[in-house]
Amino acid sequence: MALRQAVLAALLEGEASGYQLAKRFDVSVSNFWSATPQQLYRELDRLEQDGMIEGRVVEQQGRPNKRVFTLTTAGRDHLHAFTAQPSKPTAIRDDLLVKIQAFDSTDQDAIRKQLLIRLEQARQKLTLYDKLRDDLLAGQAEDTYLRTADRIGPYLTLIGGRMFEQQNIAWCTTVLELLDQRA
Amino acid sequence: MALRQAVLAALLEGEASGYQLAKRFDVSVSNFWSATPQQLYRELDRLEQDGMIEGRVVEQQGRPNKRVFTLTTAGRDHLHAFTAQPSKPTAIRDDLLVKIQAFDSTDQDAIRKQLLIRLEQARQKLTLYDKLRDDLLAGQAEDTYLRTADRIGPYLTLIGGRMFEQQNIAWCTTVLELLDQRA
DNA sequence: TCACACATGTAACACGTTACATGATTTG
DNA sequence: CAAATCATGTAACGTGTTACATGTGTGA
Repeated sequence: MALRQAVLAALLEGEASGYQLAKRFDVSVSNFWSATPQQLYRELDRLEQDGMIEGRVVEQQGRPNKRVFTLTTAGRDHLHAFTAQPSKPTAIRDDLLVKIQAFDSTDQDAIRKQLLIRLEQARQKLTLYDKLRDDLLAGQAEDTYLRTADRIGPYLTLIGGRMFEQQNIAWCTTVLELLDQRA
Repeated sequence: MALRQAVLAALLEGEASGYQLAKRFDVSVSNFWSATPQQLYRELDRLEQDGMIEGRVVEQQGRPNKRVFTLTTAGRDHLHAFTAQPSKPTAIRDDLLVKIQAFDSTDQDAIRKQLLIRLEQARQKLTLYDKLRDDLLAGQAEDTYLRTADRIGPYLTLIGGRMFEQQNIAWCTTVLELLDQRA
């Protein structure tokens, strides 16, 4: 049950509607917690019922109204308490790795293609993260940023995402080379 | 729905009981697909009903009998078809990263401790994977192994696991350093 | 005019987690 | 003598996924 806390943590960035949260999850939170829009809408309803967030309706012209949510004190307290608890090990679930485990019983060309796709996706994510990092730093050196920034949490997870994608690129490249050696 | 295929892929290593599969998932499969014993027992029942695996009871003395499962042709066919499908992006779910996203609203010493624990766990996993790799290679050079081995899938995912843990170690170390700079 | 972005939601189902239950044997 | 290992299972609950539904505004 950390979807709850991931939502609270995402709201530390500022108030958001379900739709906006879904985007936020898509671009940055998904490095460490993946969730679909439907999960978010459901969780937002529960969090509101439990008094961890507060929603207010923002009326818009031409667009559907939106419900925008803000953390309450109870929400912040809950998040604080959560972060002091011991962490569970990372749960990874990766389709492609299952296929590669079964590599020798597969259509090996199909696997190679999927590796190339994964490699390209990782490169694109890395480019995105580099851009986000530049935006966060806003021209400052890293150590200046770390000493002066209001919040460094999002920077630290971003660095994690970058390293993860770099590792992904390295792994895809290595496997493609090893497959060439095999053939 | 790739638990199903992860189980089939794990059975490529040879027949296993639910209990043995759980161990197999624990030591190696968990790099790319995590599952609890209860999930495995349930999935094995379904796979048997669907004719993808076949179970036979092995009687033992002093221990409870066990049901050992083997892939059927239908199971192999299903796995083969699955591997040709496009893959979904990796789903990561990591408690600790949620906490680090919220870092600035946390008990920061507690986070530091959790980072140290995670670092130690990653080091231990890396040691384990290095050992497993040595066992697989059995003294051969990598390129010899790749050309002559029956199955290279498990080797490729093992390499993935090793790289993942190396990256984990690097990330934990980096974050701990950045936190020192902040303080 | 077709697709995409905005914005939310329901319903059904599949999957994952946790707690509990049982009971013999081996290892420290 | 206690704890861990072997071995399986039920039940309840919580989370995650998929499909569908609705309707306006904007840009190619």
